[in-house]
Amino acid sequence: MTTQSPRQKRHEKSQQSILDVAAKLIGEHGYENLSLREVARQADYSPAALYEYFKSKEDILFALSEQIGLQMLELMNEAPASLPPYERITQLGQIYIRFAISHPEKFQLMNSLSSRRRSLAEPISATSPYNLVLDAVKAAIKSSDIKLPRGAHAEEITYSLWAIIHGISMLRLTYLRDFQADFEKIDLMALKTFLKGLQ
Amino acid sequence: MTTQSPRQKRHEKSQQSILDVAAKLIGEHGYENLSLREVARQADYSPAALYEYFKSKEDILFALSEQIGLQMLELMNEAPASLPPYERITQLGQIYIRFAISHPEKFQLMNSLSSRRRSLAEPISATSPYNLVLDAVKAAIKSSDIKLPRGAHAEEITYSLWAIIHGISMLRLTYLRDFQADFEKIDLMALKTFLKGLQ
DNA sequence: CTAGAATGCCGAACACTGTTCGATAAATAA
DNA sequence: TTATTTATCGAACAGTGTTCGGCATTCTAG
Repeated sequence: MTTQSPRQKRHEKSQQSILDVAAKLIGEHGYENLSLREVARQADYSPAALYEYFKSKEDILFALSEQIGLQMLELMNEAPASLPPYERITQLGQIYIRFAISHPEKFQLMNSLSSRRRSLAEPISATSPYNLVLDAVKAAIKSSDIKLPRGAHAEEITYSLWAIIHGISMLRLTYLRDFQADFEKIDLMALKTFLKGLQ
Repeated sequence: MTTQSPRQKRHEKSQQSILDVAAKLIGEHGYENLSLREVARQADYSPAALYEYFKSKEDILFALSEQIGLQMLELMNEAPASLPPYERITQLGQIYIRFAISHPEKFQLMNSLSSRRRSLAEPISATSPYNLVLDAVKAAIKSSDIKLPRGAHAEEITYSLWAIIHGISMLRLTYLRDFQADFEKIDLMALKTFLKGLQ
């Protein structure tokens, strides 16, 4: 645990207050229309002052998307670990999708950035939404809820599951934004169908 | 067939030449960094002149994304209709994914716009990539390659399939951009596993 | 407690951006 | 030929992200 001087504390507080304003504005106008000058205005700074806390606009968006990732993780962690692996997997998926639907701007921001960052730096933190699913898949394999196709490992299954979950979220945010249908049901069916294919 | 005056013809040619430059620039710098002024420069127009052909930057992007959709459709139409429905579905998926991988900028543009347009206007053209899959699914149902879960119709299956295909494309473009793996194989497995769940 | 350094913050400027307006030249229509 | 539509541009507007120089404030060493 790194102890912090009062100065560092203030610094982080200012940082966070800037991020909060940015998050609010993104929720209102989408992340593509975020204006640093507007952030500065509402956070009571001059535009230049922001650069004391973030080295660029991209940097602000990155910081924000990191926090969003954490929110997502918290939500997914609420899925009881006690569930049978099979159920747990579908639950994780549904939580992910629900988050995407109810916070579309956040979700889109998160995804439009993971494109660039990941490549260079960190190898996806060990406690990430993705790894949560991976663990559930491993458990399902161990308990024989899932039978691996030949040549496949837990990683490939997780990748596929992730694609479905992610794909559904995207679809519902874009092409199907104002379609009327019982998506909760359909999405569940999609997940279950895939899992059924693994038996 | 609407006949066109020489004027209209010239007009459309100019339009297309502008789109071509825009497409080229997008391929080089991504669609988020497209500058109208740069387009104008390379297309030998003043910035203002572009507004004779498109009413806004968004409009240019829309026009472009429409053309990209057509390219995609052409590619997918090359999948022989004679294939058994089951095979045909996986082929369509693979073509879609391959297109996404080999033209990431185009693919991303196409998707970031379908978010807004569709909702208000056209009910997804009858000859669209999506409908190609829908037809293949219907054929698969008729030939009993696919058995519908109770309560499900061809639409729901197609929606799920589309989510997988779309999700895989997205994943590979973002999170997994420089991972090394035999994705062609894994993707095929994902599709087949889902289809297997429908038997 | 004081001198020097680091930090916080701002105004002004730079080099862009998309878009509109008014004017001018060219092509078409009457 | 005249009138009208189309093509084109230069200049300007309002906005953007970012950098720089300078002034206060706050911390840190001596």
